[in-house]
Amino acid sequence: MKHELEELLARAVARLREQGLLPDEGELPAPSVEPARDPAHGDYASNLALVLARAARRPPRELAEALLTALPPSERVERVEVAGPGFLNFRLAPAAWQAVVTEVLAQGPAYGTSSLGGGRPVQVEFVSANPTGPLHVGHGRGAAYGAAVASLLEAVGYRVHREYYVNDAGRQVDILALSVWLRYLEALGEPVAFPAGGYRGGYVAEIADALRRMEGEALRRAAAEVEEGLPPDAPDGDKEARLDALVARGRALLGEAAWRRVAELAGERVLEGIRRDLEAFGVRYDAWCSERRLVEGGAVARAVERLREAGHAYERDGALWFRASAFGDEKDRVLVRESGQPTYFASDVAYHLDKVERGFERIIDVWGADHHGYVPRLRAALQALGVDPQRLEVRLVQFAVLYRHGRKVQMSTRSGQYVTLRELLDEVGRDAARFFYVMRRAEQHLDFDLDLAKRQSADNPVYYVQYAHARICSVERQLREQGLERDPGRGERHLHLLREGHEVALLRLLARYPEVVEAAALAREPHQVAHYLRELAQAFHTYYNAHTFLVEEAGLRDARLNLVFAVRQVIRNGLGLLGVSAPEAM
RNA sequence: GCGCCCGUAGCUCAGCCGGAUAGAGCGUUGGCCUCCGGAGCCAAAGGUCAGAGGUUCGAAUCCUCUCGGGCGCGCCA
Repeated sequence: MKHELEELLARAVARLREQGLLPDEGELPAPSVEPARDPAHGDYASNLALVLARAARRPPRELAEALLTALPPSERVERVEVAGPGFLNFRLAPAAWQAVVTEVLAQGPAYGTSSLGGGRPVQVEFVSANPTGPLHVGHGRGAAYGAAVASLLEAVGYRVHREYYVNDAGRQVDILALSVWLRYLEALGEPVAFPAGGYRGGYVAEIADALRRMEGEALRRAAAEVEEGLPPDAPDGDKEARLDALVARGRALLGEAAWRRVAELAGERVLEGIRRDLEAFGVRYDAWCSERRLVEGGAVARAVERLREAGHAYERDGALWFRASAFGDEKDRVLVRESGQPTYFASDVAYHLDKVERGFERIIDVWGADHHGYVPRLRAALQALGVDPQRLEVRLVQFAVLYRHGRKVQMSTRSGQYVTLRELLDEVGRDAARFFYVMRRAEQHLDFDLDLAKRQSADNPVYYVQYAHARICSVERQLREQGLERDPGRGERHLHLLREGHEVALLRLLARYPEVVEAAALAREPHQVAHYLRELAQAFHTYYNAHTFLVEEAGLRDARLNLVFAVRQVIRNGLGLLGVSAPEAM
């Protein structure tokens, strides 16, 4: 609807240009039409005349009149008028609104989708948490947001590839392996003081049990032997140095092969848990990309080499640096450490280069907001490699703070004191979690009220929307119980009877849905869909309370049923985009 | 110290590529069930859009500064 009006305006502009009322050369702003906020302003309004006033060097109102005259007639538009400082207000013919019901029912699940993206490939990488422990509620937000953005892009016609980057190379994995091995030794009666920087979660001990079942006592070493001559742990010493020394000692005592077995077991177990949690959360991926594969396959070395060949890398203090400061970053960054080990940054450059080479025109990364300082260096690297840095789009997601009984739930990753995504799912359920996570703009801090998420009442927006859906299903059941026959064709022929204020409000909302999906997809803002659904549900509940659908008169009854079934379809489609179910009964 | 994000009703937030009287939910107060599910509906009260300048015909929206909150400034990931 919106686009049709914009098309009419574009033709009016073209005509005015022919008449010399508008400058013939140069780009003019594209006409834009918005749903009118105030019903007194009609159904849609355009500020085109105000926007063009300067270029045309004419008063906005005069220009608006000219546009009005030049506007081609349309049977869907009942009236257009100039108002206020120069707005064009459109009032649509009632039939234009009523037709949306038939459109929704005909398109079904496809209503709201479009081909805007033209099948262009887009990659969305999200969550990508280190496989060193279970996902927590912070990752949950990234998961819900990333999945919703991916669905939205798919809905508007992009070919979307969902990917999880697994940081399985690097020091963190060794620390996990170490933590598991120490728990294993402990269980065998060789207690080594657990390092301050080790992973303490219960899952570590579980993996240690598995290790014992697989390896028996083969990896047992005397505690004294493990600790002998190591630097002190925090608070007296440096906990990082202690960790590195423990890892080195473990490697030496077990041998590289055995150490790798421990590390792989631990990494796989944790990743398996992450996969299961995401699955339960309704989040699916097309690919899981392993950092270790990039390193071992030489992709990282190649990326580093390309930077060096392009003259953007140099050696200093025994390390290899990338000249990031030449590409807008605040300082240069290390690619290869003094030790010869590539940094995380180096593999990330390789990974993003790989994304580009795989042909993704647009690369969307969803990161925790604490990584924001990392964006400029990655962009810098892409630019240095001759890739347009605009192709990389980083979406930052702020943390979620849980509230229980009105109090903040304290969390700290370090001590392992955090609420896992799994626990959240067990407590509030998948639907409430998914919806709550995307209710707010991603870059806004989220206060997650656990009590509200569990509440089964109108205060809870998830239930409120789902209830509207279930209620419509209930109407359908009621229809059968009353022995009434529904005839959709008869409903379609009687859509002109839908003239009540509540009905018109619903029609307008239904017509707006595709615009909401499009706007939400382009802005990467699933919260727009959540807000829209609440609005739609409210309009439905209001209608439900004000009018009976199952009336005697068959024509009106079927028209109303067509309307509410269209509402049901849109609720289902919208909830689907957010990963929330649409129950038939509650 | 530098950089990024944020500050809108008692609370949680929309609105932010400038546009017509600043919206919603919760909470508060008062109403609505012989009627398709009351997990619902209706109504009222509630605002110096953090503050100060600037740009503009027009600023919650753009720019500058100040104040307040969060995050980041590793050869960690």
